[in-house]
Amino acid sequence: MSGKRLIIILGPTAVGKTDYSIREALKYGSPVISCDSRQIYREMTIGTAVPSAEQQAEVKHYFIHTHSVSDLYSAGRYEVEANALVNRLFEEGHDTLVMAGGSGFYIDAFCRGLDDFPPVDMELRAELNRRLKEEGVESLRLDLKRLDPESYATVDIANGQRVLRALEVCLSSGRPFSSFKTSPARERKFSIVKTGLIRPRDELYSRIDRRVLSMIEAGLVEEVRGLSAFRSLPALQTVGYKEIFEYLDGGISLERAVELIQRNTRHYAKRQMSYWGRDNEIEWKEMES
RNA sequence: GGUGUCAUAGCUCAGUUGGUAGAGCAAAGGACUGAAAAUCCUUGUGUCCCUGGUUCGAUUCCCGGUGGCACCA
Repeated sequence: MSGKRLIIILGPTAVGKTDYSIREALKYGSPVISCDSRQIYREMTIGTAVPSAEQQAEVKHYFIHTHSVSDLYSAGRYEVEANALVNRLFEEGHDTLVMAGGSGFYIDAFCRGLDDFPPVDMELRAELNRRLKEEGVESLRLDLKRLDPESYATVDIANGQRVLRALEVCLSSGRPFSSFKTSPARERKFSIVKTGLIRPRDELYSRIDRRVLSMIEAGLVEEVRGLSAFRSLPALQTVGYKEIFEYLDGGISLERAVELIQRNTRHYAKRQMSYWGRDNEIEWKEMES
């Protein structure tokens, strides 16, 4: 499959990836392979700014609304599913494919692959989460120090989620988490080009503010209300959903919820830009205003 | 118009018995191997409203001014 090429369009939320990727896809006769950890859930539409029906009619989109929030999706699953799809599309004759999305970790999982960690029992994770909540990180940290000193020295020890992850792998496999982190980057049988879209900060922020208002107009509150049964699932730990749940609980006003969504989306955009900051494979492209 | 009160970081405010100041939020920077829109870490130089006075030294005390607020007319 030499000569095959995959273009990845990435960038912070609200920068304009959807429109740009559709134009690119039309140019190459490619579908758009979405790489978005939230648009993948079919129950989430308004709050995740999923491409419109018109846009999806214009170009076929993959990994939009393909899974349920009650599935436990992950970067590892995305790596497997997206690579299977991409390889199939190349075999069917495509020379250039377009991928687009804002989930940096998913993009990396797709491009380089994750190591083969053993599956983790969900009951074990639940138990560790309970300990994390009741006893604090320190408790898990001590276990990790004992079972896997190397991870203890390298993972962010202040980050409960990371400590828990390392520990759950140790406990369920009987081997140190660090001992799995050895594989070299996976071979991909196609070349990858990364295009990063960027805008001046103030312009990006005002686009975010406006988009949040239009989500409210489009019925975000009703969408979130309909998902209350799933509220505690990882998929619903999402900007735009957390805040509306709080409003529906009566904890904050709708106006305040909107402000918080705008602020938290700005924070998210900043984290995205920070994530890609050191990736020198990305060719950055300033968007026209 | 009179009296009182307040004026300090982008915002809300604390504080300096006179030695040029610090919290929360906002903001900025960063980390990231199956929860990643998650999770975690770091970062505080501002004519202390303006003019003048007292003082070795005023953001702090005093006179005046300006603006906000409250009460009285």
